[in-house]
Amino acid sequence: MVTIADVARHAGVSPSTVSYVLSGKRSISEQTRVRVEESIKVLGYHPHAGARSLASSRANVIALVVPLRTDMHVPILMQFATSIVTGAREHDHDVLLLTADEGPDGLRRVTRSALVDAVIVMDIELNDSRVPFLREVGLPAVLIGFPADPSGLTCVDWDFTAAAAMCVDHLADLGHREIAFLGSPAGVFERGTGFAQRTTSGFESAVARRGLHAVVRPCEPSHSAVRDTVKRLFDDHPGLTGLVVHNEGAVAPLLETLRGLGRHVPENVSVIAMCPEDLAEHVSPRLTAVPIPAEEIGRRAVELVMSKLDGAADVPAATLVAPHLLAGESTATRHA
Amino acid sequence: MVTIADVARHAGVSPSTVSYVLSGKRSISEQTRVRVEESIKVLGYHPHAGARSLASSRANVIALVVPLRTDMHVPILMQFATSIVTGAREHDHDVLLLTADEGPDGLRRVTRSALVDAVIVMDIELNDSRVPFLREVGLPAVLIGFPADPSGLTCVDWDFTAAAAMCVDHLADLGHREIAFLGSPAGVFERGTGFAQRTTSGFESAVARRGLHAVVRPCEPSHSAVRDTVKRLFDDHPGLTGLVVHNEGAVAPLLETLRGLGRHVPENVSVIAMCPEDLAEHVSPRLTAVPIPAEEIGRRAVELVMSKLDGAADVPAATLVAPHLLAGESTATRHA
DNA sequence: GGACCTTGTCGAAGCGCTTCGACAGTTGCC
DNA sequence: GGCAACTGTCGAAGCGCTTCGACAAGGTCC
Repeated sequence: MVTIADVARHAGVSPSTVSYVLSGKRSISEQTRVRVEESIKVLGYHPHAGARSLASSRANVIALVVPLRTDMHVPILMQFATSIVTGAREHDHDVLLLTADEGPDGLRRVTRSALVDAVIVMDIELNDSRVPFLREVGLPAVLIGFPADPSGLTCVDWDFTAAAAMCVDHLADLGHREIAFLGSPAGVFERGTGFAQRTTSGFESAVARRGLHAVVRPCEPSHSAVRDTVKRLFDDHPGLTGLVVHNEGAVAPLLETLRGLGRHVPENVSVIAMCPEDLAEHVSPRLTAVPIPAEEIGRRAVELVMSKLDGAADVPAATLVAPHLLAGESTATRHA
Repeated sequence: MVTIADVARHAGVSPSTVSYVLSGKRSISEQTRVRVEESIKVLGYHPHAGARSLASSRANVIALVVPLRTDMHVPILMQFATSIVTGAREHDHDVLLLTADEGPDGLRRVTRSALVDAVIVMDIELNDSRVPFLREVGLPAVLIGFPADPSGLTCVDWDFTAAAAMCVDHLADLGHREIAFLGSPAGVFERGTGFAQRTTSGFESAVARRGLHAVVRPCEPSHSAVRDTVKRLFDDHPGLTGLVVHNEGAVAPLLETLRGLGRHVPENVSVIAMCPEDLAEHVSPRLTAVPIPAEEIGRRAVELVMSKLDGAADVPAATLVAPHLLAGESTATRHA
């Protein structure tokens, strides 16, 4: 193993000088710096992470807690994870992967043992068991999602409320008067997931504001469930001309069902989705959508956690990423 | 922070005794052990990971390199990842998440800095840039997948060859004489992914062995691509009665296309899939499948890496996880 | 031209742990 | 009953790094 002493000897300086070259915490003459950097490269030196962590009380690692549930759309999780890893690397940090089934104990373990400096927790429930722990120990943490009481925490999420409203407004602007919302499976609501509830209430208040008629249906992402739900919907509401879908797994079945029912998109019925951009673009017709910016949320989470680590005092407690509309071919003016 | 010295003081022993209680590397009297364990619990002591790593040259962390590509089925990646994290935890190790885009440099970094003790690399290509590095440095590594030359490495993967053959045999046993294979997108083959090639060759040699007529088609996982491919297939081969599909994203479109073409499954055409079990079970009709045991492969990878870390000399160089058939309702005897 | 900064470098302490050798006390054996 | 072997515990060294205080050398100012 190459140590800092080897580098120091090779460059003809003391170990502390090498350390200061690496950290930039003291001024170093141009000449010395270049010589040390040269030695580092020649010897292939990499500082020992454990030693560094011990001496500086900074591990340069953050923990990422991912959910294990399968009722979430997995590709989105993966987008979060990769954008967080990429973002962390840009700040010279690594990412330790934790699964949610370890619960608060997992957080306590990696945190108390100084394995990680900070944590990012995904899939926060309204009444999350990890929240009291996070609040209490005051370790730098960022939650993706909002618990019922976010006081004292740093949270970031998509603005689901605004996204749902944006869908409603888009349909209303096109003249639709009677619309429906196809949402997450009932189970997602029951386990107290804030985003599902915020989406629904965003939908409902926008509907009220625009004076539309609307109905909300949770839905399993299976073909048969979607078919049954949609059929019933049209039976009960023959005047329905607009559909908002917030359920990745239901998108393809929905389009297929509508095709099967002979209802053309967008001629007879307009469909707008809250789903990942690539899903919206890989179905036919290309979906008008308000895409979930997983990548951006992940990066924001990393930035927030990094500024907390840097000791910034002005880290915003709540960050809502604004939605934007992605034009597609699945919505059109309502034909009388 | 609670240190080992605090625990020692509280228990009235020396720090080294506490260390030996923790590691079990020297015999400790029952009495002392209990007292120390009590103190550990009372004080909420967690050994400092960096200090431990520095003193013992073992970080108790393994790196997991996941691919960033989107042409793989993401839920399977996630299954691998979670089973690896879970498995690692059972061996008292944590998992550092690396993305493939850092390439060999990422491995070098985490390895040289002693951040991790071993690595598991997923999505190995036939001519993988990380393989020379892994072979050369001889750090404990397990590859999920096989490069063209696996000599000197430890690899584990599903037995794709046998899995494809199992599909062929199943259809042949049911009397089918003319079958087709719907595989991964062309791009997956082009970038030199061993598993796609092994699957195809397994299919082809089984077909030859059973004296069947068969045709192989790569396929994009989009609805339209599947529809076009399947239509063409039946146009060119009217006698086709069996379909093997190895492409998760093509499964739902395939069933829908067949429905659209008026070809009933399994009455007119039998379909057997190589895909995750839950996908096979969540379509209608329930698919006969040879499910990809991601969970098992992940666990095996962890076990292999752990025995390498333990210095075992007899770690098998190649581990092939055997396929098994999952009965469903999508295959039936060929009707004359 | 002395008092005072500034700049660049060094030596040494110490982070919390593991592990080696030492050793007191006990047990076993002829 | 004396010697050997074992058991359980301790003290100290050292893992590789960061960081603090010290300090020499060179500038600046009146």
